Amino acid sequence: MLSRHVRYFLAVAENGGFTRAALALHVSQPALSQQIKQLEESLGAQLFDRSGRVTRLTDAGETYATYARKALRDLEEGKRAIHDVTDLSRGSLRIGLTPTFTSYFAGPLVESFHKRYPNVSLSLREMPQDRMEALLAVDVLDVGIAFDDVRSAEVETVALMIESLALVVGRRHPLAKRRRVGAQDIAGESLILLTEEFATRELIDRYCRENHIQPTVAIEANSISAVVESVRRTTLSTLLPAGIASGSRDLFAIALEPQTLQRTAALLWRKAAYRSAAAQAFTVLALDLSSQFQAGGSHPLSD
Amino acid sequence: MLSRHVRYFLAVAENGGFTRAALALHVSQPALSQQIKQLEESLGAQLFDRSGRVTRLTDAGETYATYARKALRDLEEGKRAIHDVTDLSRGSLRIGLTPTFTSYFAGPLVESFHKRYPNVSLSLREMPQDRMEALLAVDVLDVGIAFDDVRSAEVETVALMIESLALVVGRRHPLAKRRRVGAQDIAGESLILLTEEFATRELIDRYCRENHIQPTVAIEANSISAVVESVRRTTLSTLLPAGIASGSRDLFAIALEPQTLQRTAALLWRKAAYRSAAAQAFTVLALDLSSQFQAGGSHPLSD
DNA sequence: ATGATCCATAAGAAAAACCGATGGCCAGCA
DNA sequence: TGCTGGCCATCGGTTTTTCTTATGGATCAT
Repeated sequence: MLSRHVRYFLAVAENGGFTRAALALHVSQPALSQQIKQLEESLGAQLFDRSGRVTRLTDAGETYATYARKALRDLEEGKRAIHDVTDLSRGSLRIGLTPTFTSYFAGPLVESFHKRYPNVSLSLREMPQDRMEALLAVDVLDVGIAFDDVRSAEVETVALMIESLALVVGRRHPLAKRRRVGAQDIAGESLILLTEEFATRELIDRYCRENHIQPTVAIEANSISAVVESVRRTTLSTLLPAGIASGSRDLFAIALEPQTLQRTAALLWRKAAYRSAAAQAFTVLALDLSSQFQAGGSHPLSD
Repeated sequence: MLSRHVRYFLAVAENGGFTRAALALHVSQPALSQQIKQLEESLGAQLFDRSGRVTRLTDAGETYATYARKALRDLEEGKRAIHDVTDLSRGSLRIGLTPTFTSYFAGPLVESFHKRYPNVSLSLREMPQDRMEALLAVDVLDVGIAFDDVRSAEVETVALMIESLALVVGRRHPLAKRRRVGAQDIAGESLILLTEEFATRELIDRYCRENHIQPTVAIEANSISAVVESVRRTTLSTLLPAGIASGSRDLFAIALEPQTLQRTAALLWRKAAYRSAAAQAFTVLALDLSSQFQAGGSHPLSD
C-alpha cells in the first residue's frame, strides 16, 4: 500500500544494506539501487550513507524513516479496521419502522441484533410507510420494516411473514373467552382505532366496507400504546396485529374468521443499493425471527 | 509516496466519482477502475458503492479513507521534515490567527520574524479558533495564535500572555481621560461590538451577564477594523484587547477594574506533530515578544 | 596487493499501468 | 415507454515502469 519507493527504503533501512534487503524482498539488488535513487531524487536529499563498509541512514533518512514507518502502520491499521467493519465489530444501521411493528416484532429483532452485534450502532425511526420509502430511496435509511405493497419503484422488498389483524380485547370484555370471531361480531363492537394516517386503519376501513359492517368507533388515537392501554382498561376492543397482545396477561387476541384482514410484512431497501454488512446481518436475523413467528405455534394467528 | 492504488482511491473518494477523479489526476477513467478494483481485491472489501447515480464510499471505504489520509499526511510531514533546514535559509510556515490578534500582536511578531528569517515564506490566515484547530489537526497549518481553551484533543498549547480587554474609546469620548472604569461605567455605554461569531463577543456577553449590566449595543460589525475605525470617529466605545489601541494617537484603552475580562493567549500546534525549525523559531520569537508585552510597561494593561 | 563485499550503472526483458473503444446500467426526460 | 446522457466495467493493444543480468568501481580485511 505504500509505494515501492518507500517500502524498499524501509527494507534497506531495516536490513542495513541493499544486498541483504534485496534478498529479503526477493528482488535483485540493482532494483533497490534504482528505486532508492529515485526516492532520494524526489525528496531532494540523500537517505543513506553508502561511503563506508556498512550502509546506514543519514540524518535525513533517519527522520524520513520514522514518518514512513508511521504511515505504514496507519495503512495496516486501516486494513484491520476494514475487516472490523465487515465482521460487524463496528458500523451503523439506520432502520425505519411502521408503528405497528415497533412493539412486538421490532423489539425482539432489535434486541437480538444488538445482543449479537453490540458494537453496531442502531438508529430506529418510526414513520409511515410512504415516508419510509422516500427516505430509503435517498439513502437516509438503510432498511425498513413495513408492508410489501410498496409504492416507490426504487424500493425492493423481501417478505417476512403474514401478519393478521385480530380483535384485541381486555379481560372484562364479553368476547374475552372466545377463540374466534366473524365480521358480524365486529359489527356490534365499539372500537378504539388508530387514526387514518396509519396504513392499518385504511386496511380496517376497507375490511368493514367489504363486509358491509359499520362498527362504532368510540375512540381514535394516533399512538399504538394509547390504543392498547385503553383497551386494557375498558371494555372497548380494537383491531391490531395479534402479536401485540402476546406477552400481556390481560389482553386477548381473538382470531378473525375468515382471515381476510391480513397483509404481508416485509423488509425494505433501496433497489440495487450497496448493502452494508450490518444491513445484511440484520436481514438474516429478521428472516430468522419471522420464520419463528410463522412456524412456532407461538404466533397466535399462524394457525 | 503512497502507492498508486491508495492515491487513486483517495482521489475517487474526494472527487465523488471515477470520471471526475480521472480528470483531476490526468489519467483515463479505466485506469482508475482497474486500480481500485485491485485495491478492493487486495483488501478483500468493497470500498465504493457504485450502484446509484453518485459513487460513494461504503462503510469499509470510509474507514479505510481515514487511515489512508493519515498515512498521506505522515509522508508529507516526513518530506517537510527532511527539507526543513535548521539554518532557516529556506522553508515555510503556515500560521493561523484569531482576528483580534491580527492587528496588534501578529503584526509585530510577523515583522520581526520576517526581518530575522527573510527566506522563510509565511502564510497568514485569519480564522475562527474552531476552524484553526481543525486545520492544525489535519496539518494544513503549522502553528496558530489563539486562546488556550482549545476544544480539540489533537491540539496542544503554550500560553503566551494574559490578554485583558479594555474599554477602547476615541479622543472625543467622555471617558477618554479616565485611567480605569468599572462594570457600572460600562453599563451606561453605547457600544460597538463584534458579532457573535467572534469568541471575543461571547466573552463580553458573559461578562455583562455576570455583572448584571446591559449596555446598549449600538452597532455590530464582523470586522475588527470596522469597529476600530468607528470608535475612532464617533463617541461610541468598544471592548477590545488594549493592545489594539496602542500605537494609535486618537484611541484610548481604559483598563477595567477589576480585571475579570481576560483570557490567555496561546500558541497552538498539533499534538506530537513534527515541528519544523521555522515553527520552533517562530515559537521562540512569539514567547519573547509576549514577555515584552507582559513585562514592559508598554502593554497598557500589564500593570 | 588481493580477494571478498558492497553498491552503481547499463541495456534488454518482464511486468505494471495506461489508453481508446465499447458496452451495460441507471436516472432523468420527452 | 423509449430515448439520452452520464457513469463505470471490461477488453486488446500500447506505453511506461520496474526488474534482471552483466559488469565495473569502491572499500576494507588479510
